[in-house]
Amino acid sequence: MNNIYETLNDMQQLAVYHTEGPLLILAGAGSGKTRVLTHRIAYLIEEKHVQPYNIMAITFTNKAAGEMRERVNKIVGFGAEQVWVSTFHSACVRILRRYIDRIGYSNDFTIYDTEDQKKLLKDVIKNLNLDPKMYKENAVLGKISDFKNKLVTTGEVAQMAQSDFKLLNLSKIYNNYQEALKKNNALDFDDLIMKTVHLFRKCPEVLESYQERLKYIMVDEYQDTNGAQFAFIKLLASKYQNLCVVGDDDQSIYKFRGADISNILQFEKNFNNARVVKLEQNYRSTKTILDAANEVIHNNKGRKDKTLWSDNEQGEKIDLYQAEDAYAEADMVASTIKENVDFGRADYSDYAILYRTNAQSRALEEKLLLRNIPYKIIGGQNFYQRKEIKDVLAYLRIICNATDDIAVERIINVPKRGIGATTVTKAKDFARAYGFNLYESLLEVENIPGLERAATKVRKFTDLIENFKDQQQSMSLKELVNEVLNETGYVAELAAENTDEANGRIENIDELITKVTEYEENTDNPSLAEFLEEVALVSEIDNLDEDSSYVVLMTVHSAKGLEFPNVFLCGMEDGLFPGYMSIMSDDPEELEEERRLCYVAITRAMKHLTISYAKRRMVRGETQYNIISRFVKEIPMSLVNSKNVKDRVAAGFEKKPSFSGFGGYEGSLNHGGSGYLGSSYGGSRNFAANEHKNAYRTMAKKPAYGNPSTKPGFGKQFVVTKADIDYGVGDRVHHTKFGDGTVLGVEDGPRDYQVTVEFDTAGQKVMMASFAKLKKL
DNA sequence: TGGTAAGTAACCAAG
DNA sequence: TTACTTACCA
Repeated sequence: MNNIYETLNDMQQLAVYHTEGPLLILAGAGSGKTRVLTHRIAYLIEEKHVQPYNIMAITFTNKAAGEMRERVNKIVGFGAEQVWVSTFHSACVRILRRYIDRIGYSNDFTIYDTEDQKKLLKDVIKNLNLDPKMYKENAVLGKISDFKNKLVTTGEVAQMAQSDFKLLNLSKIYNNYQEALKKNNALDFDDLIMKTVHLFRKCPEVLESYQERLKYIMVDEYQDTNGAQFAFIKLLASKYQNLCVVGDDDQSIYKFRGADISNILQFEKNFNNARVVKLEQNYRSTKTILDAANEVIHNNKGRKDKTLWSDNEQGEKIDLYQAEDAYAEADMVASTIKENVDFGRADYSDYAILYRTNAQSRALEEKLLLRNIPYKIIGGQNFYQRKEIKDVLAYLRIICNATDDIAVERIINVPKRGIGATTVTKAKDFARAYGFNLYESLLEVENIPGLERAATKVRKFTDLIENFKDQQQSMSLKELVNEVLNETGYVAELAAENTDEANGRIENIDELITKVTEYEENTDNPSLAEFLEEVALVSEIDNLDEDSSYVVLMTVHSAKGLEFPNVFLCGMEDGLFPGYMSIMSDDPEELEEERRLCYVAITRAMKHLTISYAKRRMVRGETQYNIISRFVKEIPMSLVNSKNVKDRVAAGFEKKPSFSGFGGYEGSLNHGGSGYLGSSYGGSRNFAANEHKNAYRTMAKKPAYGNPSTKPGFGKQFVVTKADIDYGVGDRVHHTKFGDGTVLGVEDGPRDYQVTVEFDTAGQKVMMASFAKLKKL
């Protein structure tokens, strides 16, 4: 037997070798579960001679799927690309594209995101003559999502409602919302799962074909699956029962969006003869960090008891930092990172800044910008949710699926063509009266009463769209997008504005064109529909590139599954983390979920953790005074180093209470000193820090609009674009800071080229091509 | 119809 | 603080 499996510990091996029948792997944070999964796949293929085609692995994000695929490829080599690695959503879309017509939908359906859902829902509520104050979109959408995640149908809600007035109305809304989706030939995110389950239930032959194909199924992050996902898995696995799920009940943090922790807690009940393997050895963090995490999570009542342990070194204490306000906190973070990088103790990519809410990123961003620290914010607004991108995509959506009313309404008057709200309302009323789609009724404008005057304008619009549809066949996607941009005058309108904002939007549109081109080049049979689908399913975290030298900022939720040498955990205040709602809630489970979230946050850190909190903080325009988080108090003081940090900072503050740079404590926080430099991640990043500062200078100056530091990418399908270099060994090049030099070497890395240059004055430097922006002379 | 000013509700986490 | 809706006028 090949000995790659002997590098695994006993428990890990047990999990790998148990291939037949249900298996639950309770994998603590950092216990090497991804390694187990990839080795397990390899073992199935190599030792059990299972066809790669018969294996499915479901991950939480596209990024995780891509990484898993990469790692399996590395171990197995030939044939591994046939393993179906995907997220729940992507897997379901793929199935539905093929078979959804069997449950009465059309196979070219559109996927609606939250914004689209809201618009649709708004119309539904209005048409039912219900008070929008009583039925707020967000709340209703949440309810509908709950229903779908539990596979509750519209009919069942109506039945449940009985004489409950509010629930009865809710059931009407739900019902009409579903009908509206269907009419628009659209599915929302939750539908993707629910409809697949419906399909399986209604068409046993379809289910069986997938059961036959997917004989071995693995599910990662099982603690965060919801009822619909459970049903999906259960159906698929019911024939061969070769289901392996991996999860950690302590890391269940998505209850708010329907995750059902009982899926993991009841696994042994749901699947007979299930084998359970616990992975409790942590390979990621220092003992200090792990002890802190264990202490915190032990305060939770409803959990499977287990204690992570580690052979790693004790490591440094956790730094605890109290700041006056969010800006001071941010400045501490920025200056600490800057100092450690400047002194060569770490690379920017060794740092992650985690927080509870996205709103906290603003202050941090500001301070990082101030110090020219390259960063990337994950979360907040996705590239594909930007207005201009959604506008362009709306045109593409209509070309693809003209029944998509939401898309039509979005751009019917963008750019301005004099078709106002009243016109649209009349057209919509007409459409509703005759059972048309909005676009269909627009094609009949001349027959819509009251729209005589607007008819010419509307006709021009439909001609435009019809023209695009005709041209679509004879054009590449890229050409089509350009055609849309030109014919609509979208970019021209922005260009005329000539504001920073408008220019930022144009840049984003250029970026979209790049994406389209990349997609077209990297796909065998590119189609508009498939492109739109991929775009709909990318998540923010998919764009994270660990190999690039920048600091990442994200919520603790986004950080799930990731690890970083150094972690800053900011805003550890009661009211913020744990959040106000969870403190006030009658349900103690809410606080426990927050604690699990805190556990996730702490266990992201490998070498060093810094926790900070602010005495006062601006929330929605008013100042809040919070006390230190109860979770921080659960960490034993012996693991924490707070005194020196606090004192020096306090001293720094007395002099300069404003937000601008306090030099007071600069140089005082030297955590992560020599302690870890020699370790695995320290030595490999030997390029000088200054290059990055320089390379990012241009970036940092740009406005936050169309944030240049948030370069979006696609999920698995796309290789991260390498810098486009036009120079080679021996060429003379110019660098903005170091001047002219000669290229000594160009090394092709997985994500970027590493270029070695001998500068005439500055000496020899090694840099990443995409950052160095070298110009050939 | 479209632009502006004033008013108000909202942020907790995400595919 | 900000993003979005409502009210009013050119």
